[in-house]
Amino acid sequence: MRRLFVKMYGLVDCDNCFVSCERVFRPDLEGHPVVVLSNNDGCVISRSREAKDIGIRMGMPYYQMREHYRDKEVTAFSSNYELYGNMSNRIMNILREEAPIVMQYSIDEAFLDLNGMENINIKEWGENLSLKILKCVGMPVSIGIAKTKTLAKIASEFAKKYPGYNKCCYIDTDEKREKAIKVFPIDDVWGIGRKNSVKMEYFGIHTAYDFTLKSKSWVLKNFSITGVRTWFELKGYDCIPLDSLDSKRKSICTSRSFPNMIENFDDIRTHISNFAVRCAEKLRLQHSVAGLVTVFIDTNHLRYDLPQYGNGMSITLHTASNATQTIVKACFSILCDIYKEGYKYKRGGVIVTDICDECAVQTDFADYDADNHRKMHVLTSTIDNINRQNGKDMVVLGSQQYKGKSNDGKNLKFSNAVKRALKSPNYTEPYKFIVKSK
DNA sequence: TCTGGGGTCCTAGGACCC
DNA sequence: TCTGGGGTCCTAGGACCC
Repeated sequence: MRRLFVKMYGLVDCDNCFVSCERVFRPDLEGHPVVVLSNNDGCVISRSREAKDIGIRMGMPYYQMREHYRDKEVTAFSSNYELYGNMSNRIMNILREEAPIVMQYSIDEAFLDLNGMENINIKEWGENLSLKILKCVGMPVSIGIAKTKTLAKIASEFAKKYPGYNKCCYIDTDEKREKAIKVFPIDDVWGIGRKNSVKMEYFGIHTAYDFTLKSKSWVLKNFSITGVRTWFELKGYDCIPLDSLDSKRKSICTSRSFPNMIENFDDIRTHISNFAVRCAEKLRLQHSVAGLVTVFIDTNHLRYDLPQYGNGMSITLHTASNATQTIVKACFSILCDIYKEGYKYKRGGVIVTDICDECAVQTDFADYDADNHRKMHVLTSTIDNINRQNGKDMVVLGSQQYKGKSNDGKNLKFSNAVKRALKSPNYTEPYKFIVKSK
């Protein structure tokens, strides 16, 4: 009998990713409520099962959580992105060994295209994959496998929620699909956010199945083309191509809240300089250049008692670039235009857009100076190499230096410009030997 | 006192052109 | 000069994701 092959997608999702990363090196915290905080220890961005169970909400401000759960002994960590990035890379490497095509979707999720695996027992394969990741990296992952990415997402939620699935839920028949979407709340479906959930409620749609009962034209009218895509996917028709999730960034943004409010122009300039340097690095990493540079600054919108001001402006570069100096210079020029004295600034950022491949740069004849361009290229790649080999920020621009003092009177490095009071050690970093010459 | 950061896509509306 | 209509491009804002 000829078997009709149906393409399957897998979704591998780390369970409480950041908390699980921390617990790999702190097994004593297993079974206890643990949270990881955003930059500047602002709010909760990852929670262990136990933390969710006692009611700690995602995005809850840390100071409120501390106050509210004083008697619960919750362990909190500042975010340690070096550690999480490293753990994520290890997991992605295992996935690439095991699956034909891997598409990393975020730091803690990846889609797999399982084309060509139709002759093996997929459910068993998924269970073994989850076990391998747990054994090799220490990260618990839940795997969902189905005909579309939206259904694979739903399957992974089942794998996460019900131990009976043994960490892998496989929706391989239409009966299973229907059974799954009949109990799956519409607001938990990938692509249905808060606003659309309210609309769904209004229309009396409670489960993913309820939604699939509506007509295509009705969905188009009320939820636009993105709603129609989700509707198709829930019915089992694959319509979100995998490569649509894997392209070079079309915009790159580096922005932060400052640990304190800042009035001084020079201090803001230091932060903006650092953001600009990061943006240029991210551009070079994906071999792109940007044609448009935007800078924005804002006061603290939660401080109603203080005067508010926010502004952002853009500059088109004569020649699209990824050179640190070019982007920093453009940012300074914008900052001079948007900065106003007399306000306490809390947040700022740099965005680069109009991104294209670095080998396809459109040069502006009036401006283009080949020799200068070449020198700039040599300088930035030399700095990149030094920083890659000797550690991040080994060589920096003068304008990146944060001119502050720490409590013990030492000069602060600019990297201290984000508060991470509860950060764990960088466990996965190789130990550095420092050789001192006499 | 303390409230994250980094992306994508879609739509509506305005400007402009023919 | 007047008026109408259709197409395209750009931008801001909104919705979504992790």
